[in-house]
Amino acid sequence: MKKQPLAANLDFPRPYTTVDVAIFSVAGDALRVLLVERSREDGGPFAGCWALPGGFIDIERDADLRHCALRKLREKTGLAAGYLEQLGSWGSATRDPRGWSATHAYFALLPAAAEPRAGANAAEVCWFPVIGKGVRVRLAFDHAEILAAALERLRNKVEYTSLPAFLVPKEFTLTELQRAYETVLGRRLEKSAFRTRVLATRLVEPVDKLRAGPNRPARVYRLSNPGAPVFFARPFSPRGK
Amino acid sequence: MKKQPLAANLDFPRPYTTVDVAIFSVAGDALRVLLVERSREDGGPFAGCWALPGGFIDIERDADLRHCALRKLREKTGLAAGYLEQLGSWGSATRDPRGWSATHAYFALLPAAAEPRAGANAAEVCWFPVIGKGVRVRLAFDHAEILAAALERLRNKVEYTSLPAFLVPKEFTLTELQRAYETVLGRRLEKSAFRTRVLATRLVEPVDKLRAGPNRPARVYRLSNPGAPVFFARPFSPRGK
DNA sequence: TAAGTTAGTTGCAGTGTGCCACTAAGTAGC
DNA sequence: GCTACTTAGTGGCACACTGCAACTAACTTA
Repeated sequence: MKKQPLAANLDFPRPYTTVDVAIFSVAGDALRVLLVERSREDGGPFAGCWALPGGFIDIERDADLRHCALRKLREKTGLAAGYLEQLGSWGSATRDPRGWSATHAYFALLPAAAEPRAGANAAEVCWFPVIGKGVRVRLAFDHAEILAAALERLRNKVEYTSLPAFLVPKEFTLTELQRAYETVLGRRLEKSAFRTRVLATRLVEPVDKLRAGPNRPARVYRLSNPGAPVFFARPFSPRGK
Repeated sequence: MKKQPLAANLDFPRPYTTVDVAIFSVAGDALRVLLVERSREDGGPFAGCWALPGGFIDIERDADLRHCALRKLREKTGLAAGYLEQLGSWGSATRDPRGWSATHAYFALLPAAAEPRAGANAAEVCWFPVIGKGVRVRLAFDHAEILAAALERLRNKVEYTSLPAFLVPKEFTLTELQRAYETVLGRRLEKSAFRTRVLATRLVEPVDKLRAGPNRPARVYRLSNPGAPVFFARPFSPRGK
């Protein structure tokens, strides 16, 4: 009988459990991710290394995993998430030198206009531009792998969902929305097909405003149903080509 | 300073950590999921209740989460998984009456021919037909929710991937493969479009055999690249209609 | 008034699906 | 051997949406 005596003894060793959040936003025409610098004083691993915001679950305060992720987000940015999705979990004996650990990873999208780091110890928090499958700095733990997975999921979903709508301000023009798509995807989209798709799905509705500028003003839109992403029938470019 | 002294003291309470696996296969033209009956003797919660196979991570034996899921699969079925994918994680203060717990959920697909429960305590293990978003029995913990999520993910992915190829034997006819798709989806597909799609993506390659029967024999195929699922350019029915 | 820039529309070809009809190849019954 | 039946597999056409490209619209600046 190798079975563990479940109720009789729950004191066998448990993994460390953390929650990490990859927080994205766009600035100019670059996608960027929020990173925190790990303390050099507390004696923890990867001191001074950049990492995804996150940390241990607080059993007293966090009702569930999602609340824990929202708390991490709030602590680092002082903002409510436009969008928060569970990404997956990473757990192994070796990812943390202190012992067997598992992290529950989330990714979040913030609107461009939002000014972050409002509520937190700002010196340790910084936006890094996303280049290819990650950032230029070395990340703590397996966070580079987690970030790469987040980017892959994000870029994949952008092909057939309205996720980039969470990266633009509440009111936006269709061109601005298209730019958000292109920033995430790293490639240009066809204006005509983009507009047809967006307008056909009732994703957005016009606001009675025009965005002035040095040329023809653009109609301003907002989300018809903020909070819920829309799924399109097909990806943008039929993957084959 | 509310910060936890990370390295100084790692002894703050940690959640229980488990791994659960939703194991699917097809029998006849029904989709079914493998469940285990929880012990009535060990004093654990939900005694006698049906549950997804799973349990605590064994820090000594499991190198990482995926290995732990593979171990659960092996212990319950005696079989190697045709396909194993991480589904997500569920964690909260209330899902387990013993305290804060988090589970890492996976889902697995087994080929139809495989005879399960070979290596395990068979009396406690049983296939249940999937009806709608779950099974007819009440499940332990939040496993009904996890199973519903697994079914949603599976049915969603079937629309644009070759996942059902992991539900048929190594060699199969195109009609058999199409039946597997239809069984998971719960609706009929167009023969012509199905064959065009499958043959256009080099998902399968013909074996030099014919499947005899009381009518015209069918050509036998196998996967060109077993192990890796194929992604199609579009879902089967453009979701709008 | 002309040039430049961005907003937004229109038309057309290509691609893959949904639908339906058709042919192909075997068995079973007479 | 012929016919009926069943399943395998193919071909044609309409529809929907994308990709591409050319066009018009509206505003600013020189």
